[in-house]
Amino acid sequence: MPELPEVETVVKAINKSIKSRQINKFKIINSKLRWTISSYIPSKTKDNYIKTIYRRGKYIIFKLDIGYLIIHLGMTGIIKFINDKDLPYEKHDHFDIEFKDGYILRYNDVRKFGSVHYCKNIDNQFLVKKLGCEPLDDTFDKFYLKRVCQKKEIPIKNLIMNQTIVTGIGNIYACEALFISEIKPHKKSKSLTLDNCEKLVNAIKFVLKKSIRDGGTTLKDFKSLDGKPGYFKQKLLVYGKQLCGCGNEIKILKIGGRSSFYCNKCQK
DNA sequence: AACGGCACCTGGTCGC
DNA sequence: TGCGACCAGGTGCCGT
Repeated sequence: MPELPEVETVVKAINKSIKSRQINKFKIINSKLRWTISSYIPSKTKDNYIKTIYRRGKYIIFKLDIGYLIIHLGMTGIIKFINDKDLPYEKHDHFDIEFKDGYILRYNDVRKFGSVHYCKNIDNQFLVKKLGCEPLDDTFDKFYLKRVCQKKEIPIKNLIMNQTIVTGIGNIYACEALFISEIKPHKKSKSLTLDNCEKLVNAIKFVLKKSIRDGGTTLKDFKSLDGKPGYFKQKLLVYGKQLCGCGNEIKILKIGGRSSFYCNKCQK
């Protein structure tokens, strides 16, 4: 589900909502997620203060007094903000982070593709350490993209969705950015010119920033903490569309098993 | 080393 | 109304 803008929206909302920053307890409700929730998380996190909450790629990271708590929302992960301790659990609730003042962050995940991990050192964390550069950082520029495209036979869409190269871009924003930069999703990475790379980098930054401003994209499951959907969906140009702005029919192509929407006329 | 495809899950929708 | 097929925003891992 959530790509960078949705995760960014959730992180902002958590930062705004949480008043008490001391964890009372971490409660496991259903440990079965992408990785089984470690039974030692409750004892490791108990009474810890949360120093900061930030995003890295599609991961939400809580920096604690000692160590880090790392959450991934998978496809259908939702964080609910609850102020009633006795609110009954719902189907697919997986864990609670309960604070000293009684407020609770409750994680719910229908498809169980999400995860939560605890680690001492974030630089060694097996998932986070593999991540490539942040697309909104200055290090992600046309020269970087050109360099990583070199000699790559894979479609450019696969490349920008590869989290070890650049992190946070998923299927929706890959389609949108390729449309804006007028590049076909299945174009071979190595055939991109420096000019193509510049357009694509700019398009990625543009579409991500724009979506963050609108609170992310809601297709089906995504909601921010307050239950509000994101409004970016209304601004999608190709994803899920049937007709391009130019009047041409939008084509759908399976690339790497994912539906790729593009305009045969506008994208070269 | 690089790449394609599968697996992990649940639920919604569509056609018969 | 029921049932099977197919679809969904992610990604680690396996075989080639």
